[in-house]
Amino acid sequence: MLSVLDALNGQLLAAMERAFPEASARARESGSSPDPQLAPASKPEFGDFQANGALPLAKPLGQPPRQIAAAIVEQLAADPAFSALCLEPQIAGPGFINLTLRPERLTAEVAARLGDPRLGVSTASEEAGGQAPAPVVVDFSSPNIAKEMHVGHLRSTIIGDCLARVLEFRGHPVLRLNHVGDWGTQFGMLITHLKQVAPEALDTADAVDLGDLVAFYRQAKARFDDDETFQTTAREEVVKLQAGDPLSLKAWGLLCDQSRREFQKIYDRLDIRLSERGESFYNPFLQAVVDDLTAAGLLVVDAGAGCVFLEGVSGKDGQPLPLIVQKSDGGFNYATTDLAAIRYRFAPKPEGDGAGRVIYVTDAGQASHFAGVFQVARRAGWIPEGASVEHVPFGLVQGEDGKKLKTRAGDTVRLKDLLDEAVERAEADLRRRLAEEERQEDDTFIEHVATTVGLAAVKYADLATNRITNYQFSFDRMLALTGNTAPYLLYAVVRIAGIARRGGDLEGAGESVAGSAAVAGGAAPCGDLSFSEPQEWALIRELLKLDGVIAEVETELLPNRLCSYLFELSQVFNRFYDQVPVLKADEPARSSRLALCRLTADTLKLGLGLLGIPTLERM
RNA sequence: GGGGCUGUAGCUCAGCCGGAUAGAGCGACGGUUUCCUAAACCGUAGGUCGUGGGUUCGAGUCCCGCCAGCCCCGCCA
Repeated sequence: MLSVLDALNGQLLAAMERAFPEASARARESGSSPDPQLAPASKPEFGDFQANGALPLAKPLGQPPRQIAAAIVEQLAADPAFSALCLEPQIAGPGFINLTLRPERLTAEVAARLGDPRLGVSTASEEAGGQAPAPVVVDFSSPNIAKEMHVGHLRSTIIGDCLARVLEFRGHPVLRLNHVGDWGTQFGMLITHLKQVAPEALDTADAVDLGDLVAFYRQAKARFDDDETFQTTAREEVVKLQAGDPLSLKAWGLLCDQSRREFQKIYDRLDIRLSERGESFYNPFLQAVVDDLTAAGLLVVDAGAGCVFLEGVSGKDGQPLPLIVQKSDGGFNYATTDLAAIRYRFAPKPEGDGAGRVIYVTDAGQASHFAGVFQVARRAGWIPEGASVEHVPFGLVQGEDGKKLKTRAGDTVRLKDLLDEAVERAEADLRRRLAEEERQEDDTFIEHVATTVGLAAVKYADLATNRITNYQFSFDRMLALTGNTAPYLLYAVVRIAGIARRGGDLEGAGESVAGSAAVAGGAAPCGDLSFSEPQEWALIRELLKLDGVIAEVETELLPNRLCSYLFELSQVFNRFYDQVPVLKADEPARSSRLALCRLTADTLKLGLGLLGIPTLERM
């Protein structure tokens, strides 16, 4: 209902201008404009919207706020466009103006959505007047080569995918980049170690399996930490690799291939599409980063290392903190790579990605690192005017004890194991339920439902809390059939599918009216759609919020807003389902209610789809 | 020492640009099934929004101090 909101805002603004022309003129002179403070109503009994703009005017105008509200309302009432949208405004409390949309207006909005595959959500190019929007880079997941994906990659992968889906749906060209760790010191360590203990892994594909590789990596890391000779050799190995030594490159390629195939299994399972573009991709551009920074006069050599000193960030002794872009041994580090990536992503095509927005979905612990990198990139002039670069931080995954999630043995939890357990628990729960209800289902059905529910639960639980806070992981809570969980939402969709199976023609419902409503411009009564029950209106009002919610997620990058919306929609639908008969109702209520069912199912499917969650017909 | 994030009901969490009596879910307690899947619905109880100041018509929300927890702070990513 963003278009309605927009129209109302304009009408309110005009009404305020007419009611208080002098004050408005004064406000305009001082650079500001009067603000109607239009917002969705905080409670259903206040109507659809509330305008709080009268209150702040009380002091400058020297009038009681209710009197100001009354003057605005009087002007509103004189506006025929407003009267076509809303019932008579109500003044409440200290001076709030409560607005309620005309029921026929809501019905028309419903009819319009029934005929619209996008359910009323516009695209970015429509809003930009047909101009193609610049690409958005979403940098997420980013596991390390030669390691397995673990719980630390869970949130970035799920949140990043969801944000990418929302941006894509809104019509942005999205580059989903997997910035895998495939280039740093770690490779020097691993290759050096493998040369000594398992040289076959360096020239034969799959000579050792990934689990062993992970063990080798751990050993290499341990040696690196307390053996100076090994450390030196490993550093030399990195230099060789980065210089393009054929043997090192071959070994590196084999290791990457092997890891890549393992990552892909997880991504396939979670239905996540990613373009791999690891750190190594930026290797050819690292020197240019340092050169650019030198040319810009930003680079300072301090204790042998190439640094850019950060503005507004001081460490101990109040000295500015450096961002090191070239190590004293001449090598580059992750800050260099991150800078090269920013430089490349914002650079115009074909030398770069030509991005207008770059977002990094990484844990909150990297906030200061990114703040530093962004600052340097900005000072170096790599971020064009009007473009934005954003860190999208998220908190730790904690166990139910409130500490960082670990296995019982104290190890990092592998992502594969975590997903397996979710599906196993979902399956056990489903089998128990089927036995209790004496239902017979074949194994294909059970496996499909368990997989869908289990993975949906993991995704939804992660997305449903505000990402900035730490997130307490609990199989029991996420798989619960009640409350704000994936199973609850999936069940709402299943209920609607049930109505269709029992003879409700969802596809046809509302189709005939959709066309006529569009022709009538939505102002006239809409064909056969007819609503009377409060549960119907509540559902309609909820359904019409979709476009606003998606717009909000697009700017705020907070998937939990979408989750809350879908949960509330499910609740309102369940109330409707419980209290209002559909199939047994007489016409025209029956068709109208079927149309609401269809729109609810479409909305839930679309919303869950944007979360990366597929729906079920039966469960 | 410096910086960041967090602190809201017994538990897990929402709370949008500062707006009306601070909201959900779980758990607890009580109710609903000849009717579209009860994986549901209805109701009751439960709060010093960490704490002390400030800003103003109005503060969980903005500013300052303090307390607690977590994280980051020169050549790992």
